[in-house]
Amino acid sequence: MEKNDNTQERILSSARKVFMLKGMAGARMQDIADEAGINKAMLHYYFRSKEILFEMIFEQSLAQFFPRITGIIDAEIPFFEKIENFCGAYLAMLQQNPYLPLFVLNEVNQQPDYFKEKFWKNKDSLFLKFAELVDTEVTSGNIKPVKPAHLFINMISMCIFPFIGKPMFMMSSGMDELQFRYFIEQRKTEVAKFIIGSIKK
Amino acid sequence: MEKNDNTQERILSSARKVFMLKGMAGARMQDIADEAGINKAMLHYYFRSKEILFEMIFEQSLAQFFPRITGIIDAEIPFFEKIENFCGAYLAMLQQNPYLPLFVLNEVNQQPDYFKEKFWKNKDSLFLKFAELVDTEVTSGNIKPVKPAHLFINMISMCIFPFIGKPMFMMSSGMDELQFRYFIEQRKTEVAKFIIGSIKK
DNA sequence: GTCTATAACTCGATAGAC
DNA sequence: GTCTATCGAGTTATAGAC
Repeated sequence: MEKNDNTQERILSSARKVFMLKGMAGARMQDIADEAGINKAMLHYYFRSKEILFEMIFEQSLAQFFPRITGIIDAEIPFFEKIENFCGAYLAMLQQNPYLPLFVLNEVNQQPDYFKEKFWKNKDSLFLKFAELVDTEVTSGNIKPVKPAHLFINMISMCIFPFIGKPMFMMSSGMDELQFRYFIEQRKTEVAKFIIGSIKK
Repeated sequence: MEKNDNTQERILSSARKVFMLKGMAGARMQDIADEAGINKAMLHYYFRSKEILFEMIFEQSLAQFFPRITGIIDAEIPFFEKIENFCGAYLAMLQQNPYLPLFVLNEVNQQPDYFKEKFWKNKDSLFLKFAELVDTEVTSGNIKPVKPAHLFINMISMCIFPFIGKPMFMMSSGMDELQFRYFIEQRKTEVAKFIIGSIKK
């Protein structure tokens, strides 16, 4: 119980790194142990099994992946500003966690039922809140008539996909790391601008 | 050499199915054998190793993933129609191969250098052709001034991402398979409409 | 060409000393 | 708490009969 906290934290941090990069199927307990500077036995001492360790990481990744949007949605600001705020904030988070989307979506695709059963309980839907907001704006005549589902997916896609397709896009465009970073920096305003350009009256 | 072609085809077809769903790390030779209705030994008889079999599938998947766009890009039709055609055609292809994007992007992310070395040689860039086209339209004053890289990623994102995020989106929105199918059907025109709405003068 | 049996190896997990 | 050593299950790959 001496170095308990310290080691446990190091394991979680290492596990996070390895699982993010390799996924559940590709990750090796040995990799995690190496990354943490300990041996495999210790992993099992702190977390009984690979699956338990994985679930810890996955759960905390999910929480990050789903933005706490209530603040932005319910704010007393114009609709367009909400879009700007959301895209800016979400892109900034993804910049800090570039492997998050592929990791999460991969695991969800791998076992949708397990995910639904275990992690989807009582989760209030970001989508439904957004759709409600869009419908209000449409009926108020503030924006062009658009289908909320498409607008939602468009926005999410343009934020998330660049990180999923990053290596391939970098090859296609010839960008290096720095240029890509700048590219994302631009998107923090460009994505919202693009959306608003399409739906404003 | 009797059933050669037949069996070989069945193996490739089964391997494709399994690799698409599970990825290289998650796929098992046993699964592929079962799917093909043969035993593991036969897999190694036709394809010496799992890796060789995987590369066959991966290479043919890549060819599908990168649309042969020359026909659309070089066609003698207005720019907006090119966008409409591309989005419609690409979404239709993805509808037939819904697991293709996650599979390909996952494996590329897993080993970018290996991918670049082995599969990226002499590949003419879809992106560069598109960027050239956009620049022409902008300087001709046909569309608003937009950054080609952002426009390109926006278009690709909105086509591909719905398939990557499908299970999660279905949970969020409460859609069933049929509704999702209809949703994609709509996007074949909606995506282009959304883009054009944003860049037309 | 196709099968069964098994070798060779990887990896998660545990036993047991310290 | 931490380590070394090792077990046992699962997986790729091969040997050899038919």
